[in-house]
Amino acid sequence: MSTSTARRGRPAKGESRLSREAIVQATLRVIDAEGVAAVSMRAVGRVLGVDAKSLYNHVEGKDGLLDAVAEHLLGTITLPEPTGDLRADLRAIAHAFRERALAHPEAASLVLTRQLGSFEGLVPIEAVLTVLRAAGCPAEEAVHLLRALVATLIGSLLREVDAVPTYGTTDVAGIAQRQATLEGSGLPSVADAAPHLARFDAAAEYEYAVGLALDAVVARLGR
Amino acid sequence: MSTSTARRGRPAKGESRLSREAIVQATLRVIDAEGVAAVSMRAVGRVLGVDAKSLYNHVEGKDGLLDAVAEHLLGTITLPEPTGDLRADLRAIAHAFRERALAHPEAASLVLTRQLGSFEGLVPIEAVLTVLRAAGCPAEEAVHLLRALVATLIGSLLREVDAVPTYGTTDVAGIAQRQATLEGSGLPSVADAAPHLARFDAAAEYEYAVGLALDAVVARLGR
DNA sequence: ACCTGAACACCGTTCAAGT
DNA sequence: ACCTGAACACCGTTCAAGT
Repeated sequence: MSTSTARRGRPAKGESRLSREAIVQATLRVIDAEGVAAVSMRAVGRVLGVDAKSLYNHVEGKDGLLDAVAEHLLGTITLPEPTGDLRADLRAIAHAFRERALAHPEAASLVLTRQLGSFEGLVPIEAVLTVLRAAGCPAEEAVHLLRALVATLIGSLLREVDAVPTYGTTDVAGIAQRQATLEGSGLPSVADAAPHLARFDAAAEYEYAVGLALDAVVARLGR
Repeated sequence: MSTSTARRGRPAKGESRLSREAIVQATLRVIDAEGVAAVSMRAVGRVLGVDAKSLYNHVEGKDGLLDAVAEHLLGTITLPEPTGDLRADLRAIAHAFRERALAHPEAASLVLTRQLGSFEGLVPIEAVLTVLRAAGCPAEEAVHLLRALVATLIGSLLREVDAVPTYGTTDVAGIAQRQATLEGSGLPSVADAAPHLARFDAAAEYEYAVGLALDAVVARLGR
């Protein structure tokens, strides 16, 4: 009883169970269960049965860990085959992106927010550029259109991600209460539009924003 | 020397120097000097010469504090008078929003990212809706257009805010290096557009995205 | 009404020492 | 090559006790 079972150095038998991939998976488990805010080196280590400091052998600190999670998620996006129809192809990419971002809702802000310098971040960009170039768009304009499009997608999804938890689409009582607040705001146009502002159907709103942006792209490419 | 000068309870003379407003200002000073990541209750207390725990009398924890900062910034936006020209009026609002978001660059992510339930968050919304309604847009569609527009602005500014620190517009060596990386990515469209992807002029990109979105709005409102 | 001492249960990270 | 003990310098927050 007096001899401690605590060990020092690496485990005597078996290969080490730690790897970058395993660490990313463990982090995703923490995120899914308790949210990004609950991620800590200690919490991830706990999931793996390992000391927090061991993670530093595979990952560049907590920040590098969160980048790795975002890269993993974005890197596993399933992109559609282009059909040659500009509008349909861009829409399909937009939907694939939303699917990936929302696959782990608590991790979405990571995917949407982290500036990824890595290869994974370039994959969706390649897809959009390829479609635009195939439609005859010059490279320079394609880059501007790409950036405008991505901004709209990210802005939409970011709102969705932290609007939906509070804002249940079909929460009748919540809608009525928000509507009343908006009507009492003293802002005439807000009060006027209160019934519509009080509702939020995330999927429909995404569809609308994408459709609007694609209208503009199609128009600018001279149809 | 053996008697401590530490006090307990509130200061014996003068009114308390603590207030919600003073706390927000102090937080903004921390943010401007060292970034949002450096905000802590203790750091803000230090600026005010007060114990961190005193802040809890005026603010709902750290989260409430950051909300208060975002509200303060957005609440002091200067909105342009509408002229009756739909396109020009929406553009002017978009620029006022960018100015506010970038006034404290290190705090921008707060303004762009925090879901504000308060009155301050409604003020720019009122402005956009008023312009759209004046142009004859029905309330329901105005809300959809508003949301699509705001998504584009937020997505654009969010990228700008964390792209610009690394990405100096005129950093010739940096541009060349990024271009080389993109060309070596193995992604043909990315490689092809590398000279344009390697550059980023934030103001011009914002202008482009806003222009594209406004084209779509004008088209949808039937000119 | 407002501020603080004491206290609790956490953090990220470094580095030398182990195997 | 990889893991950990010891250690450092931090966190947010509660609550009772002071004035």
